[in-house]
Amino acid sequence: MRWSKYFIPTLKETPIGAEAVSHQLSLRAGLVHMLTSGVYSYLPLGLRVLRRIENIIREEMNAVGANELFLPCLHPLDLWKQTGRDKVLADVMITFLDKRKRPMCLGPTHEEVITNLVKDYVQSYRQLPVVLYQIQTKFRDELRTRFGIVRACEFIMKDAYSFDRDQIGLKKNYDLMYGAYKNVFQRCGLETVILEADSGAMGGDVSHEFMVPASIGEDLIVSCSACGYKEGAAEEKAKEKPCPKCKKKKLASQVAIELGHIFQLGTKYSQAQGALFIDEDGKQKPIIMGCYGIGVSRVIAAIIEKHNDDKGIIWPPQVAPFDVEILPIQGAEEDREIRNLTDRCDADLTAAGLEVLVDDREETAGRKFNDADLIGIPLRVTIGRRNLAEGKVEIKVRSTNEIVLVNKDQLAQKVLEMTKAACVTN
RNA sequence: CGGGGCGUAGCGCAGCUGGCUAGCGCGCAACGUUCGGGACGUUGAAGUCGACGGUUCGAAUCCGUCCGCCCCGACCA
Repeated sequence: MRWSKYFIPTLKETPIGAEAVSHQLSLRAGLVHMLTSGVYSYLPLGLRVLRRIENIIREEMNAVGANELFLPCLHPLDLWKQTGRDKVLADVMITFLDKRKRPMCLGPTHEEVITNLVKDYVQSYRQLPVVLYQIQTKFRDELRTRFGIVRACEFIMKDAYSFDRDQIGLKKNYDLMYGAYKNVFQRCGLETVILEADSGAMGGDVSHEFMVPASIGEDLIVSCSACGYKEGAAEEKAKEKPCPKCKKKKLASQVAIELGHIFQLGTKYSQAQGALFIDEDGKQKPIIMGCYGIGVSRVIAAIIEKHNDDKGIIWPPQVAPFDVEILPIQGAEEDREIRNLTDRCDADLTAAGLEVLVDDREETAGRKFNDADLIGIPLRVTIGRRNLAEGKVEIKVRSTNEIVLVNKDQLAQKVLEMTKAACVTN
């Protein structure tokens, strides 16, 4: 991909109003654009990151037997009345009357819709278990948005739902999801703290939150340095208390971003909506459900929050919008060698399956270097006269600042090696 | 929804105790010189000063109302 033909509107200065690092960098690196508070467009670079994260999620979901589908955003409010959640979620639901005067809403979540769907198709225990998921836009009319895409009114979520005939089946699927979630966040370059949590408006008994401690966040984790005890605190005061487990030390607190939440729902929705099946014993029973969410757009913010320096973003290789950026430096003279080498390297790496960005803009070297640091592609190949005079090309690792000089004939091969090594390490 | 901050060109800002043609930096366009860490010169384009109302001979500037954005809190799968 040629930068000159791609839409990467980087900003030199930090836009007013952006205080969180991830918010600043997502705007400056040309990942997202704000339409209004809590409503963001994803620009080409941001969309690439989003797609890579989505694909990691898809791989992990598919690996535990979940099937992808796609549910509507537009819901009749009557459906929500069946569970009473039209009232429970009234504060965040965007509701309106359509042209036929029917009360409608934009889906803030999809338990009702998926239960309605499964109810129509599943009648027998022989059809269970079923695990379905989607990656889709959710709408929540947040009174207070926060930190750019961390808390938005329109955001992208992966939501999965499991349907089982009994508690044992639910537990099994829940554990599978738990493991899949660990993999997803690990592959995204994030270290998560997993906590048992309240089920809140979702209902159900058991639930776990996947949190990433960061310098911003809406949740508070308190932990004990003596015994490792951790919990999510509902209030600031919790940290002043001694550890409830070992009683030795006071708890230390840390804000965190909640990226995932999984729930054992039980029969709350199936009961209310009549999603029943005939079990082996001939009796009619409500399907046992679980639900599993990941704030996909929020994952982007968390990754930036954890992977940056004063110059910009440092993408973990697995989620980077491109694998390598080639940066040819324009010489005063028309330099055919630089151009040819750039084209060849681009072609070879693309053929080998890498996503390659070539900064072919007619800009000074300094500007290209700064933009490269800002958008944070893992590897940067600089092709310029200085090193080329000795037949060498420079490869720089964004995360470590390590610089490798290679023979120009071994360039593509070396980049491939380094890319592979980086992905294995992470 | 309570508290605080902000709103002037695409971006970042100055001007604001009322006064002349609204300015600076970046960016943008053209030409020339540059070219390994945000180069330089010359010329140029770009503004409902967030909106509406009021005070006044005169409002970006003072007063009122509203709108928008950000932060803290409350709230929140």
